[in-house]
Amino acid sequence: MEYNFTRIEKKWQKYWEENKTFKVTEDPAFPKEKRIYVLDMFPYPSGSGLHVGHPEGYTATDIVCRYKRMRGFNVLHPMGWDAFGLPAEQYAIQTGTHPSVTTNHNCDTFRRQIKSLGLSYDWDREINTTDPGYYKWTQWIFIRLYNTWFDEKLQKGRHIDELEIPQEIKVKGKREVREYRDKKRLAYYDNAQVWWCNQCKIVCANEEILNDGSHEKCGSKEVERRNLKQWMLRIPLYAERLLEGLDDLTEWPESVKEMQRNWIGRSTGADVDFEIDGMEEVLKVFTTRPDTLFGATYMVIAPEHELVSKLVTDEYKKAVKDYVKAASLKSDLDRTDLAKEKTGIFTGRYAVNPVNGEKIPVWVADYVLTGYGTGAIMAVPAHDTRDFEYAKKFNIPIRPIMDPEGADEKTRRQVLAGDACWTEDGIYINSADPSRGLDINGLNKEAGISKIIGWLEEKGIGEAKVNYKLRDWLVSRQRYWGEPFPVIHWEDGEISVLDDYELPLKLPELEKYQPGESGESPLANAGNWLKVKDKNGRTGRRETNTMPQWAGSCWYYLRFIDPQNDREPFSKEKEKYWMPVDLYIGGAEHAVLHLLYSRFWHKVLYDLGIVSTDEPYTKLYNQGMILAYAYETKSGSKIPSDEVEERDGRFFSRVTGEELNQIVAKMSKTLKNVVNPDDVVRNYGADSLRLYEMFMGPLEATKPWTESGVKGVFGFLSRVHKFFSERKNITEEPEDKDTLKILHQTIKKVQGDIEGLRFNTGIAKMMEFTNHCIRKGRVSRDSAEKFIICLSPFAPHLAEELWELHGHETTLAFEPFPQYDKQYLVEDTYEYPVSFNGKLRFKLEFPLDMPDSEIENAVLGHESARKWIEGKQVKKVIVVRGKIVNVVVI
RNA sequence: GCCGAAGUGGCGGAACUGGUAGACGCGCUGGACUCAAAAUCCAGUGGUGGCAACACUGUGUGGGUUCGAGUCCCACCUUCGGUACCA
Repeated sequence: MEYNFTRIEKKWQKYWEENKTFKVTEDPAFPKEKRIYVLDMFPYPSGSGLHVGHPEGYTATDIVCRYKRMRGFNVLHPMGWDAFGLPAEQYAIQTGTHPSVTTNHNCDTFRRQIKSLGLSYDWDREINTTDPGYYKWTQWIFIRLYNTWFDEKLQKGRHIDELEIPQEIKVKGKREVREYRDKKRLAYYDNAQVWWCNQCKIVCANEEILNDGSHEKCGSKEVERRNLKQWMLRIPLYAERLLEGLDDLTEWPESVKEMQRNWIGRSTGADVDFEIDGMEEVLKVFTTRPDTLFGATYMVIAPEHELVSKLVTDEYKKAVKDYVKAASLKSDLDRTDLAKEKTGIFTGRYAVNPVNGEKIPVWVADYVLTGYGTGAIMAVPAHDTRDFEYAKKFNIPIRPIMDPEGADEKTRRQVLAGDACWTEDGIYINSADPSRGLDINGLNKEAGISKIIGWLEEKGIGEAKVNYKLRDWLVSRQRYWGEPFPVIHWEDGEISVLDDYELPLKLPELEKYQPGESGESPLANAGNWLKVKDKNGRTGRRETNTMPQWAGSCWYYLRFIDPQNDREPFSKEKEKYWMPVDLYIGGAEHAVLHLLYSRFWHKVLYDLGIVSTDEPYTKLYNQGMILAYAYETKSGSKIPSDEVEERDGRFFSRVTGEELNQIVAKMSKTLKNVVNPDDVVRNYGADSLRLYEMFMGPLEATKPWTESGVKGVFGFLSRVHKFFSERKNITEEPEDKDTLKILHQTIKKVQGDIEGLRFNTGIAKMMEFTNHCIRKGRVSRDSAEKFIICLSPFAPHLAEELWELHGHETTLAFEPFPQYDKQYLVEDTYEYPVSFNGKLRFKLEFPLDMPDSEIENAVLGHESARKWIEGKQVKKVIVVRGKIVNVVVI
């Protein structure tokens, strides 16, 4: 019988859909440990349709889900669309088509394509972030963020009504109370230095600006800094919780956790106040090395620091002003490009070193950043590489205050002479001022730091401080196609959020989607939508910014739990039933941002009692990227694949005849190496596509697509179909011992590999089993059916078809997964590899229960051994039961 | 520079806590079927030497630990991903 995969796949997809095979309910009959929530990172439905990279993760989770169902689990496995985003809006600007039209069209394409892969989603739970029924709750969560403050003592978010207002604020009046609260809210509206992309006419988050100074989304380098009123979230308040939480995420990849730790960037040190000589001002710095205060020989403040203009003396005014101006025009790219050569300028002013009263010059330099710490540093060139470089360049004194420990003599001499920088531990020298009661000479770093901090705190000029790299999160965008903020700006300057009953605040229909030149969102053109009036006649204007794409994806896993609920984002009972997500699979590119933002929102919701778990995702796994072969000339220029010709395993340009190198690259339109899943499904079937993606290599690895690889697994499935569908191959007689052995090995392997997400080796084992059966030409009905069940999570259509051919009338989706039986796996004998001095020479078969000493005698007495022992002395014989025999001869 | 991941046949990749390196698949070679091709099936396939049995060699490089190292330790090289003066 022909393997008509198209007919088979259509038939079973229809069956699953009509019977709602994979619809799931919160059935109380399943105890908590028999429920599993398996989630894919939902896609952005782009206009170009599904990419072969998408089905990789989707197939992996699908296999786990199908397997778990057969293990008696209640499985939540949903899919949806992260559908807000720029492309639909840009298309609207060009053509006037409403973004929702484009979006729906793209979703339809994605849905059709995903359905053609036979993934066992519960489609009744499909969600779409652009659906007002969905974004109503995104707005609802924003209101919660706005109404939450972070209690540092309890390390917990609490409702703003629970914020105690200090008496001295209360007496000042309503306005001051409001301001006090606004300063505490997790969401706030304020001026922010933001990146502005001139091409997109949009504010971008810091992280959307790439290293080369271009905007991630559009590639344009026309980005600049602007000061604009924006919505921000105080995520740094949760830094400690987000950091500590990582330790409990034992089923997350260490690499992802490490990246998040670095991103959060916790560092401990102290804030220290420096008085400015001849002024009332105090310059506060953050340092991780307060112990090196005696080595501070100058200070640096960032060009954007508010004290710059106050500090600078008349003599230096012009030069400093010019420098600050120049720095402001530099993009971060320029600043880092010039990293090798630091720039800066003296302000004419001196600060007083609190540990010894010494006057040290204050400089302005752009290697100090405004956004980190206090935007000012004390510079200790002898013990900080950046300061060292700078001091060298500007001839600032370098004063060593630490005798290097563990350094070689040469380095030590250089350090002590101020010719080298030492950042490691050592013993303090020159670090005492008896008149101030401070002496750390002779101590090492750890002791020095704590002693100095103690001294600073006692004197009231400094305190221990923890700093994070993590910054406030900018959450507004000047776009139409995003969630509108449920916010009103009143004429008197008050800001208020909508009441829950007013949600969703729907996007208004617009005539044009062009952003305003001034940087205003297209919503500024929304006419009546903008205008509001309260019951006292006060007028207000709606917020015209919208939320970024992160917003919808920050909490979608919660909506899947109860997607049609219109009274609440999800029911508490259902949330308790399913959460947390047991397995979350997606691309590594979301290692930091999406996962960090999402964890942040989740923790806030947890603090407010809205969700029952502290963390959203128990196990995280990153799938690797699927790449494709591409070709380049010897000089490195890329050649589109359709201009390449293969001859004898070498590659040539059809145009120039030049020999080309085969490389592995991302699929791209310009390289013409994009593989379309639709084509693969049409030519080989969804089961082949699924199986190939899993067989290519480890799930987390980056690997190149090859057509011949698909053909390989297609051949396997064809052989499976042919062999197991032919009645003459299936016997009713008892199974042979050797077949039972490989069958049970296969069951064991497949089971273990699904649980460990190592699909490639499980598939290899199933191939071995099939090859074995074909070679034998017969297999028992029982073995065949067990094998079909093993195969079914991977190639569900074919498995269902074979299951039916074997006389079953219902889906195999809930058939119990076979148990492997140890008795078929244990061996009586083992073929021992016998090696001499570690080199394998021959093999001998012995019973597994044969004692070591007998094996030893048998080996040494064997005629094959004679050759290797002759003329030598047997020093030792190592027998590892069931593994190896090694004879040591000299 | 720093952080992370990884280097195994012609290619994708196997190898459990140190115990037969190269499972499985692709490709290639030979054979069967065919007028022929495709498809399919059978056999072989790390390299070198040999008619062969077999021997030598072989997991990025150089050392080390061990009876035994792809696996552990030290140093280095290369590739990929992330990040950018974080005080």
